[in-house]
Amino acid sequence: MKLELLGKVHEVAENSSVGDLLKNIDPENFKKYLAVRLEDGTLCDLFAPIEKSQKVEALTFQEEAGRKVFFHSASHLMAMAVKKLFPETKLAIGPAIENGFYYDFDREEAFTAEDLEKIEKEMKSLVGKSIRPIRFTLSRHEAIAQMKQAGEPYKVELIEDLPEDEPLSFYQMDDFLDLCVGPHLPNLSYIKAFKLTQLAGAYWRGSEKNKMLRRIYGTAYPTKEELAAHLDRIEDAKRRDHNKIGRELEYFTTVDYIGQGLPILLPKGAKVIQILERFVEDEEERRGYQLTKTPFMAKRDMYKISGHWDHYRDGMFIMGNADDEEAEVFALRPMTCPFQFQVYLNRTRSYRDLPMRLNETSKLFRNESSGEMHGLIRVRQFTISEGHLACTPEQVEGEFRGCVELAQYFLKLLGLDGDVSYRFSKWDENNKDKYIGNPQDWENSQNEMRRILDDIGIQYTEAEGEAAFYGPKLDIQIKNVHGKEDTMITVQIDFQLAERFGMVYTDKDGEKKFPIVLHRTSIGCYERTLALLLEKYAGALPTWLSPTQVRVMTITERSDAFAKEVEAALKQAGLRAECDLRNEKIGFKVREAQMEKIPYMLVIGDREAEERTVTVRNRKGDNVGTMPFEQAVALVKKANDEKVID
RNA sequence: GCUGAUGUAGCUCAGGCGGUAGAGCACUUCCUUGGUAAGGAAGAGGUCAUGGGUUCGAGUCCCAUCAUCAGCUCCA
Repeated sequence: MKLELLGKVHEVAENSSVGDLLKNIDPENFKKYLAVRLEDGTLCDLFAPIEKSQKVEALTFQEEAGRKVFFHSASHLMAMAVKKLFPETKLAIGPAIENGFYYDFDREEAFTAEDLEKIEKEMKSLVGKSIRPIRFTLSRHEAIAQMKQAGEPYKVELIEDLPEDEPLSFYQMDDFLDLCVGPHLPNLSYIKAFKLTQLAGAYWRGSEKNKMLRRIYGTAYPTKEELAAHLDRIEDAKRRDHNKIGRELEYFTTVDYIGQGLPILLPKGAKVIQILERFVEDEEERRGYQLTKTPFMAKRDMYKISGHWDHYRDGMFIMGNADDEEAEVFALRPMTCPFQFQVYLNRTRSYRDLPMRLNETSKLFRNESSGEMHGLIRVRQFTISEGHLACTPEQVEGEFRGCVELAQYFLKLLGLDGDVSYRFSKWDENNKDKYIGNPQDWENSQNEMRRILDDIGIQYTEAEGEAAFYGPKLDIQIKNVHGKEDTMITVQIDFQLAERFGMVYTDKDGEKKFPIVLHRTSIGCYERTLALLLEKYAGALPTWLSPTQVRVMTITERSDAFAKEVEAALKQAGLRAECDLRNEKIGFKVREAQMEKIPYMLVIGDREAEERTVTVRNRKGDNVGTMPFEQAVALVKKANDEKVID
């Protein structure tokens, strides 16, 4: 039998393993190899016998697949420790995730921080035992019997849901047995460094209808240094958390008696959002959008037409008794669509009116469940650049493309274009109640959208069950510092609501037709976008977005008058400037401005005041130079006008 | 909504086993200093998240509520 490995073909005995081969050809690096990828892409243990000649790949911690094996074994190691310390615990599942692993357990009592320490200690002692995971397979029947005997109801449930004919693989690690497809490390002693990072609850099989299990998250590395570096990276990310720096730098705050998800935007946060809103409205006007201003609420009658009453009621704030059919009941708007449609409906429309592009800087209200709020990223009242485009079928592709281009234009300006991914969000065929319209319409609109996406040529992933209730979406996704992904921008194709609202146009042929409606945001929700910007720039927003762009500071009172003059010149140029005339040491003033992430500092002493110059420093602390003050004003003005990412 | 943690001055945190609140930084005033981070003096700041309960007495113990954080679920 021949195995091709590391670029060479080796003659080996029948059924020998890659591990055996590596021991011969690369003995000094042998311990680096964790598992094997076969020619057909399947993974197996390092010492699994290979059945036929083929090209194989030995996976190390450097490859994602190798890391996953490492994390997965670490997860089992943790489960072993838990079972040793708390034998009554029932096992659910324990997969590898992006930067570590978790295992879900069912146990009456919650684990405590002290328990985690105990578990880590037990894991250490297990690592010392040099346990070699042993794989074997059982028939479905035997497997169920085995797991029933072991008292593992979740495992039994898992097996019952697996295909009938598949033999089930198990791993024996010391006295610990687990149902598992593998592969696993050749030896648990490879797991030299690990840390249990957090405790959490998680629903069995991800459904809130099921029991909540106890989840323990952890991470593991081959060396202590790599683990320490990883933990440092996490700490670093947390320092960028908008929820921390946004409060520290006074962009926003919350008040317990106002309520969850209702942040107060402080002057700095409000300023950034104002800059963005004005900019977006102006840019959209240039691109043929018409601004609307529509009500924040409507009677229930409207939501019945739009479908919100039946499909989105839980997400709305309702005023009045919703159960009383006679009463006048209002609800705050969770979306702008039905309101903006009224603009279209204001008079008869012809194909000549299309495409009609409407935009609105819109306040929306959504009654999110209490545990879902997060800083400025997930709130109950937010402001979104929302727009609706009514167009003919021929215009859909061009208009859709225009929406995507506009979104990409804003992303690039914000410097976030490299941080997003695209998701094609489809409906869930098995959960039709969540949506309006018939399957054929959904099929058509999804195919149309996929065709356009492929035409535009953007890379995207597909996601079932993520569509809006009225149509499929292109979602532009972004991750926060904790690695949690959220939708930033969305463009949707809607073949349904026009008909519901009786929106028609007279076509060239004199026929009445329903327009296709695109729902879109261009920059997303301003609060969320601000949060992402704060995280992206660790609070040091690009000059054009900084609430304060320049601070003029003096060394002695003798230069105060000139400083005020410079400040006035900056303001005259349309820049956001302020003076720091306090009687403080200049080093202290500079440092304070740096901590506030102010982009430019203009320092003025006797010499500068006499020469009518300023010494310019940027927020990194670099001395940009001493120059006539007009030149300094022009310098900042340039950074502002060119919207440079600095 | 669920699981868990947390809540003391603007911020970061101390406050054994219940006896009416403390530090550093920040803030205010004055003095001093004056070119790259905090020199001196004085002062002001707290219904200890809120509401109940136990107790002669609660920041401390118990219960409930609210908020904040992480995760799950859900979503822009």
